[in-house]
Amino acid sequence: MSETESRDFIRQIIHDDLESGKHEQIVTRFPPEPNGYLHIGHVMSICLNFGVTAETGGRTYLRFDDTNPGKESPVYVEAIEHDVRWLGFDWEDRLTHASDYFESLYESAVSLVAMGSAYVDSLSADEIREYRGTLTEPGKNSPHRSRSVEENLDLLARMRAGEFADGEHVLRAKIDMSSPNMNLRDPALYRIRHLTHQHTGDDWCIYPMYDFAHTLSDALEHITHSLCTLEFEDHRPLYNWFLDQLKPEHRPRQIEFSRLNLAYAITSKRKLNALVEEGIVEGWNDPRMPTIAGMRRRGYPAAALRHFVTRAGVTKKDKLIEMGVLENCVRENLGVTSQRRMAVLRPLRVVLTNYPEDIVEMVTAMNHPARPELGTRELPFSRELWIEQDDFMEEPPRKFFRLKPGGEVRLRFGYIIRCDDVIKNEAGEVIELRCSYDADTRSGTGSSDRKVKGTIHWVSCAHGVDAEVRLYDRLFTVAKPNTADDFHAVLNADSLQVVEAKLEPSLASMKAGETVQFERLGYFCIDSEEHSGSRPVINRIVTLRDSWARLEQQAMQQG
RNA sequence: UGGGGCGUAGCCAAGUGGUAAGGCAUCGGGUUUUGAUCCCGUGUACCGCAGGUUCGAAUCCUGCCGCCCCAGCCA
Repeated sequence: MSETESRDFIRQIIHDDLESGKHEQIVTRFPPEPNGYLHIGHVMSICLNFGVTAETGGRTYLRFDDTNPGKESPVYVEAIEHDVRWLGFDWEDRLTHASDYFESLYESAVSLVAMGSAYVDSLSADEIREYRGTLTEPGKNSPHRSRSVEENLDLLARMRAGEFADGEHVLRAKIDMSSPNMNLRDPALYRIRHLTHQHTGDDWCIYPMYDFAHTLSDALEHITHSLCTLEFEDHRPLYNWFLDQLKPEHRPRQIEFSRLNLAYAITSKRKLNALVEEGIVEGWNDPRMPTIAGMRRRGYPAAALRHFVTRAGVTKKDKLIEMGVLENCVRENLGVTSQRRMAVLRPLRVVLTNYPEDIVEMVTAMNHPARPELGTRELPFSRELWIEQDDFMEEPPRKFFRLKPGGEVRLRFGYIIRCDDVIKNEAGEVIELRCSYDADTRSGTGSSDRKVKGTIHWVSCAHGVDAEVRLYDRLFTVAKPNTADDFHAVLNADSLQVVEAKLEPSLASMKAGETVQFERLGYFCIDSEEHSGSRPVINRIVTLRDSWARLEQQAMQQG
């Protein structure tokens, strides 16, 4: 089966549930906590949850899991909504919050207490930890575990009423302190937090814990398949315990899949935050960040991200996906959608000694070699041109078919030129090339069908537009930066290079967010934050595949 | 030394007892005024290891090994 036809194990389950009539319609949810920005790992979950319902005519909720007011903020709520929408998904009227259900959740807690399945504990956090035991030793019961239902009901009501300070009491499920599954050792259900909540304000001073709130929210929304990552597999017995105890009419099934890890990147919210706080990157939307906001600003198309997670697949196996897979998805998408332009990143002046000084010719350039319907544009060609420094070598290795002393090369859409002289500065650096052009070789004229091996790009000096171009590279030097003792030690010092580039004049009118291919260099997009008409700022999204660079690298490695 | 999960080519991943799909990468070759794109070709994967069942096992059984997760009043 090809990647588009394959049915992963979750889609298989869903397919079976539909076919057997267990469910008529699939309902899922994407439940982020609004305590940070979404990253590439979330893209996977978003595409899965919204994808399976889009494919089967189901519904998906965007639900904010906002049960911890100390860490959450409306700025994240807004950013998350923007990111999900940008990725191409629509929750229609199904935008909810776990906090929308606080009253109902509280009633469930009261029920649990009433049936003797939960109790108010007055041990301190430290004591609770001690009583919990360890991975190999069972825990022991809290002395408060045997409180009467009446006392528990009274205490819980007073917790809600605000009679106690933070940490004084906690509501716990009464399950099994000796369970080998730590999640079942009387997990906390509610804690006291005298804090203003980003969505419910000061309505509450007790807040439900994740397991309790999440399970019941799923049930209340009639979620059929609650899809989450592998680390929650141990929580499933607790998830089911809540459902058993409270016997909801709608019983969601939790299914776990493995996270998507990207090589050379980090997806820990804490570490991502550190990168921002320490000024290592410029913000959550720094184009080097693996956040959705960062990738969007970098110029990665949403469709490429969706394609990427499809390629990665849905399984339970730990995966570390190569950066190249993501980059290829981006190239594939941009390759067909982006118009071609010319720009020189590291300019080297070329003077065509036999070209008239006062003439400017207009040459015609295709906007896309495979899509003639995208038309052409006219480029000014004159006596002095910028070419890429890399496109000239004084002492080239074999198979270098760009410019070299005495050698010929074609200027894209222009003429064939020959390098006659190399001008250097006092330091011995090449600062200018004196070349001659062959007037019979103008592109498209057909007056000469001479062939030369190389074609290079160029920009007319008199017409070029100055721009700041930002060249990005991976943020880390190792494939698994998350396993480093200190991620600072594996930061890539060269993750950002800024160059002063020369652009063909047509680029001057581009608007923020627009994407083009600079021929022979890569895909670039106009920065959405810092670009201005008078000062173009451009991001390199990804380079073109470069088999010459690969050869050079191999040659280097072989000495 | 407790519990839960996972182990198919460099990276992903199909496969659910009948003799190993596909994608990406790699390496060849062709086309090409982007060393891009496109096109063609290219991999002996001892299916983690060792036993066993079977005419036949990646698929079933047993034992072992390796990796990941769990001891928040975080999610």
